[in-house]
Amino acid sequence: MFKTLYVRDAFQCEEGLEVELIGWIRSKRRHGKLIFLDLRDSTGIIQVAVKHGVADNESFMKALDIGLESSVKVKGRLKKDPRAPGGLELHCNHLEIVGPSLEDFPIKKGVGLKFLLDNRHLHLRSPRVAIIMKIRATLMDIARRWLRENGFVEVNCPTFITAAVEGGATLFKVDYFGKPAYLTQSVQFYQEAAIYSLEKVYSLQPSFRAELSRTRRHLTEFWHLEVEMAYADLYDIMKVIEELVYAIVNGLNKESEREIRTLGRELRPEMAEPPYPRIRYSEALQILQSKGVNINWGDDFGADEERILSKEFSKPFFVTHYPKEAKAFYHMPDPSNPSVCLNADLLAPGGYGEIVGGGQRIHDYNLLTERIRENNLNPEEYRWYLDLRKYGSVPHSGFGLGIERMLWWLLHLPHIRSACLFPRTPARVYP
RNA sequence: GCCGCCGUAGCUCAGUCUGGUAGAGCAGCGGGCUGUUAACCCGUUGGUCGGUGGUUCAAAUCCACCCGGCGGCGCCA
Repeated sequence: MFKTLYVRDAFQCEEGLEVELIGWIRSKRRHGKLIFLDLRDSTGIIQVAVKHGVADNESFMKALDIGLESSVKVKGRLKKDPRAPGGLELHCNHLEIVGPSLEDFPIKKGVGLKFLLDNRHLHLRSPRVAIIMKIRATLMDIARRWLRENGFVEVNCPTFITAAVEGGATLFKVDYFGKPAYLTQSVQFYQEAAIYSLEKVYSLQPSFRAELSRTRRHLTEFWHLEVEMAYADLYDIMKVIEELVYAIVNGLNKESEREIRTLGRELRPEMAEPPYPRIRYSEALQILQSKGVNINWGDDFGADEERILSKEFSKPFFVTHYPKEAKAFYHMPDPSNPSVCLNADLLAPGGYGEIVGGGQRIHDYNLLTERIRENNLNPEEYRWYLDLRKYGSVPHSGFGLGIERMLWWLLHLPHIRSACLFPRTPARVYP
């Protein structure tokens, strides 16, 4: 049963070679005494021609009746034929059913979006989903490699937490042996603890947001790449962000070129080559006002504003120095202008919006306490977080990058859902 | 949470404005076909029109409420 030959390998074989392939029947076309089967496996699709007289009679009868998505083992000779997709087909002389389809496969031509999502467990057999998942795996692998090569240590942080990372964001509440607990929406605070041991850390794990955000760029559960770095200021961390993003784009272009091309996309690494344009919030405001947008100092940028701004750039770009009221309490105020903070959001060009959010954190105990109070939060609930500033506190910075957002942008996916095997949105927690 | 759209056969939809006993394509099932490309040809089964209530001689159609979904906003990655 051990599988040694994959569909992709078959296309490299010499014509006339007798081979055995195992896979699933993606489609079937019957022409009386000739049956075409499209055999799919994890590497590709090959057409199998089952001809009466070439295949043994029992195999032919099985092929006649076989249901779509049945698993089969087929033996036969490889034959070049310009009429076959890919120019090669298998002339079957024997067919065995490994696992039949007990009912009609529900996913047929013409099914709609809702039906596909309700049947995601079956839909993910489609080659397009498989390709996106391969690219996703490669993206994560490239990011891990780059971080490791640059001295970052991967840490794994808890999913159950007791308090919010940011005051306003919505947390999923869970019952923790009768006590309230929440699902993490960011591991930032835990990483801030870890830098006092490991200095440069990162994690790659899910974050949860209980926001009723019905847009094509939101999930309730998403994979979050977060980085935290001791002795790093805003400019140090922006350098890390742009080099990491470039490493991902450049790496995917090399390692996933075939998959990306199959999706009809092309990555041009020079479009993500550092340095990225850096504009301050105040400059962004001027750009928007010059375009006739009615926006005043202190207002946060909405989706419309981000879209307008992103049209001004062909590369990802940073927006920095937001008014402190627009950002969470832990952001470091700019010493030369304390009304703004040392934060950096990375926005993708083309209206794809925020991919990375981060900046420098407050490392002074008294200042952090003050900012917590100013945000009407209770310092007692942030006791361990404040504790970090009591013992050898150092300047530090970090950021979070959304894996699915990155894929959405780079692959121009219609919806961020397409970047997940089983997407979780406000309306969907099944299958 | 706010705004808009949608819900009719297994699937994709028409029919709703202008009320009058439910339609198409695909899938399925039966038959045919040795070069298809999610094949094609002939025949055929299949419906609690999202739910509840109301108006009416009569409701898929008009009204109210509810449920579910999609998209956008806010929020964010």
